[in-house]
This record gives sequence, structure tokens and C-alpha cells, in this order.
Amino acid sequence: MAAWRAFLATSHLLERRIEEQLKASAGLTHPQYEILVRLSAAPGRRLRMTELARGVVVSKSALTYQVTQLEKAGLVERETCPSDDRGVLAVLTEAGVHCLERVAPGHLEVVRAYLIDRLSREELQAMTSAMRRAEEALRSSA
Amino acid sequence: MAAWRAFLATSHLLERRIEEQLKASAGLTHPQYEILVRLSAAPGRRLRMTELARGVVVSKSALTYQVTQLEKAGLVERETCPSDDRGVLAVLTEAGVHCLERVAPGHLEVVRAYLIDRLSREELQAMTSAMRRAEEALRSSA
DNA sequence: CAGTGATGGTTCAAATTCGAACGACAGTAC
DNA sequence: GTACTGTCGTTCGAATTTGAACCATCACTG
Repeated sequence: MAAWRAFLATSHLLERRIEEQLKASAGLTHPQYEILVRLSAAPGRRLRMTELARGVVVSKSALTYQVTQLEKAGLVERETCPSDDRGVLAVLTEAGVHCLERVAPGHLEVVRAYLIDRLSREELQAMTSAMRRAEEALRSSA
Repeated sequence: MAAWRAFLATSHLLERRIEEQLKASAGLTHPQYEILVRLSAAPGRRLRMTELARGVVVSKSALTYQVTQLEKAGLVERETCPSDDRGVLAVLTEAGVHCLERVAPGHLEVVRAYLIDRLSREELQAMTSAMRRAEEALRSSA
């Protein structure tokens, strides 16, 4: 259980660091940043709201809220889904792309400095496969 | 960076599961549960507010709030610190001890089912040392 | 012992989270 | 076509978190 305590503490501490860094460098929250990342990696730089929420791991209502914030900031736009009138597509704007390009390096720097670069090759490998399996388990069992 | 994405997703998904399980089984939030755990492990089952906040990794104001909630629920009490009149000690009550004894098994079950039990001995070992090192790095470079 | 700077905890306003309830539309059965 | 069931995204209210401002107290210094 020492593993669990360390895991928990690390994830919370890192979360705080990241939040602080993003806020300072771009006025973004971590969830907002994750939204931009997911969109930029998606085909057409757009995703359905529900899918986006699943990816970022937030509730649908939290996503609605954050997308609205990003829309106000001009980094994201909403489109109605052509194949489903209920659906809404979140689309990354040009400004969103540039914002991400500007902010990503600093963010990755933090993640590397406190986590990735401190692990040996074996530890990194073990953690990757372990986390993948846990994520899979958590996602599949509703 | 795949490691980081999996880590992030896992920690958020697990957090949700835990929150859900604790809420259902005892009406506790995860931070509240962590407070009880820390107190029960402390000498005299009592801790200074600031130390407790550091351990649980929440802001001082969040801790003040949560301790007040737990006090209303009768699981924790406040005492003024004998050696420092500014200080406040959070003390676990008898009811708090029993509550924890009642809830802990179900909580640990979730953590094991989705994380611990899915790792090989080597992975668990690697993760433990890795997380310890990361935690140490994050705490020391305040 | 007064003066000074740091520390401990609380209070406050603002932002964000969640789940439940809701209305709109899809897909299917009849 | 009409009903039925399910999914999509939003809205709503309640709870929680955070950092900044604040007061009380401590530990030193002179």
C-alpha cells in the first residue's frame, strides 16, 4: 500500500504544479489544456463533446463549462454535427493551435522534470504498461 | 509521453471510482477519508492542521473546510495546541475510528481491484520506487 | 520589554466540479 | 407515421477548492 500512498501524493502534487505552471504561462487550467491537446490530435481538429469528455475524464457538465470558457477565449468553436443534429463538435481554432504550440513546451518540461526524467528506463516501461492496464480496466468496467 | 497520458487518465479515473465508492458506503469524500487515515496513523490520533494539509495535499483553506465538515459529523474534534496557542490539533474521535474501520476495507478493495492487483511484482516495485522519488522531488522543491 | 518578520489558521470571493433533471433528436418496432 | 427507448448536450443547484487577505501568536533582536 506504500505504492498507493506514493501514487496518490505524487498525482496530487504534480497536478498542483501543472495547474500553477499553466495558469502562469497562459491563464489555462489543466482540464482546458487537456481539451486543447485532445482536439489538436483529433482528425480535423474536432471532436464530439461526449468523446472529448471521455478522453479528458471529466463529467459532461464540466466539459460544457470549459468549452464555453475556451470559446470565450477564442481557442475553440462549436459546430453542430452534420450527421447528428443533437451532436456538437468542439473545433480547435487557429488561435487555439498557436496557443497550444506556445504553451506545450513549458508544460512538458514540468512533467519531465518531476516525473519522467526521474525514472529509469525500466521503471518508465513498467509504469507505462501498468498504467495502461489499469486505465483499460477502469474504462471497460463502466 | 504515453506513460504520462496513461498515468493521468488512470489517476483521474481511479479518483472518480474512489469518490463514488466512498460516497455510497459512508457519505465521505476522498479528501475526508484521507484526513481520517492520516489522523488514525498519527501518534495520539491527532495532528496539526498544517501538517495534515501537507500530508493530504490540499490547501490550508480546504483543510479548514473539511475538518469543519468532519467535526459536524462527529468524526473529528479540534483542540488548541498546548505548545503553541496559534496551533490547532485535529483529533480523531472514537466515532471516527469506528467509521474508518467500517469503511477502509471497501476502499482498499477498490484500489486493489483496479490498480494494485493488476500489477506484477516487478511493476509494483518499480512503481513504488518511482513514485517515491517523484514525490520526494515535488515536495522538496517547494 | 518593545519591535519585527515569519507562521498558523480562518474567512472570503471566485471558479470549478459533480450528479440529477431536462428537452431535443435518433433509431427501432409496430 | 407513431410510440418507445436511448443518447446528446445543456442547465441547474449544491458542494468543494483555491489563493489572497486577515488577525493572532510566535521567535528573535536590540
